[in-house]
Amino acid sequence: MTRIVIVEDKKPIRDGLRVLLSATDGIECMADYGNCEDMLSQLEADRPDVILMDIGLPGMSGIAGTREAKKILPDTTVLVLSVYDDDENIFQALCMGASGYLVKNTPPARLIEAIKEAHEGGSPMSANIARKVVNLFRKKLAGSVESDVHLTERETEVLAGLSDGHSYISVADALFISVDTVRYHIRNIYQKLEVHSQSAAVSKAIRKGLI
Amino acid sequence: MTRIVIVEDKKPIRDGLRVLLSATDGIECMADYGNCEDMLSQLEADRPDVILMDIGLPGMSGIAGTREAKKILPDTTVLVLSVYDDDENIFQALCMGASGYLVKNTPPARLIEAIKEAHEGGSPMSANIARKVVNLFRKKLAGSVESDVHLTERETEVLAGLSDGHSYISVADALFISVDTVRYHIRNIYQKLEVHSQSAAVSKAIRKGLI
DNA sequence: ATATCAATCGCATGAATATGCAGTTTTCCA
DNA sequence: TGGAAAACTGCATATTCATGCGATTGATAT
Repeated sequence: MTRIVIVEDKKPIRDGLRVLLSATDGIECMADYGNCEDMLSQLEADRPDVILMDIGLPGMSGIAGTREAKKILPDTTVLVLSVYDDDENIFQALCMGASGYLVKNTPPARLIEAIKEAHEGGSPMSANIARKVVNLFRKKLAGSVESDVHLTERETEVLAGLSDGHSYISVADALFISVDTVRYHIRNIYQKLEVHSQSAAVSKAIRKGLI
Repeated sequence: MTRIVIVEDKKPIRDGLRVLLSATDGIECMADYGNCEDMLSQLEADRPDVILMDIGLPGMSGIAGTREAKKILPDTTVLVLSVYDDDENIFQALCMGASGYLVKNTPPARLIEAIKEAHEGGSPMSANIARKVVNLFRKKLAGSVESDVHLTERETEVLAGLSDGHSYISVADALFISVDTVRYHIRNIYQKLEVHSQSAAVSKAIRKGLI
């Protein structure tokens, strides 16, 4: 049995969802809410397995609502059901803890399937949403791979130290080497990354996924 | 009609897939290969819409094969079909251009559905793969949101300049302000980010998604 | 209307960095 | 066993940074 709650401001839609889902075997609809604030206040009483969450809501958005809900019940699964399918909303919702994302014209059968899938550890997404997630993934994390440059272990340690705010001296102390050796590594790092300053090195290295 | 090719080293599996997919309406199986090299050499002749790609292959891996295939035919869609479901393989495959990822015990009906979905612009993923992708997404990109600290526009410009390797003087020139004003902004940036060096500031800012 | 914030500019100085040149040791593979 | 790669050390110095203190201006908010 999957316990769910619904957060959706438009009453006809909310009622429709409630009727549909209440009538479904294996799903128990604990409650439905028109906004996040009400849902959050009852969250610990409802203890849903899955929260069916709209994005465009009066007051707190579904994005923020997702974040807050995960704070209160980290084990609950948020499944976004939204008309918005732009990168920014998808990105934000997933980063805030949503585990699935469906567009609103999802057929009832698929919705039911998705709720069960979400509860069982999947991440149901509408086809075009999934593609967008994959593309976002690639776009944001590109360069993390195939970076033609490779830093040695020591170089990585040194650079990581700098990016943590350490000076040459404190890096040297931490690695039990002399300051001149730190300098030596830095030179090599600069050559490899083709830069001439710490900031540029740190920036490039992070963007390439080297540190 | 969806044109596909199969890349899978184990012949029984490859033959099984070929038989299954050849018999499916709407799918035309152009060829099947035991390794990426052969597939790549025939890619322009086959012109598949979807490449069904194994990961663990003799010679070039499916990951590298995906990258090469996308170089030759950028519009082709790669659908990974692998026994591996670890973060690293998923991550690499998606970054190299795969648009879908299924585990090998996927039932035939789902596989067929996935091929069509992939061809139509979706990104079919097995349930647990999808969840892993979402979690990876969050893990790698977390902090890009909710960063309690906010840099002003000017501060962002200054910090971006530094991360690009510019000195105070060149940043000042670029922004038509004096070096002392650059210093002023840097101070404020350091305070907000609670750091005392460029490297730490750049590092924190990037990880928080501020620049 | 006054307070707050962002942005601008200036000066000063000890501390840290970038980079040139010149070596030795360790490790690991062919 | 010889040779490349990585790691290590040293010294010198012009340049750049980090941060102390002080001041003015415009805009926005209360």
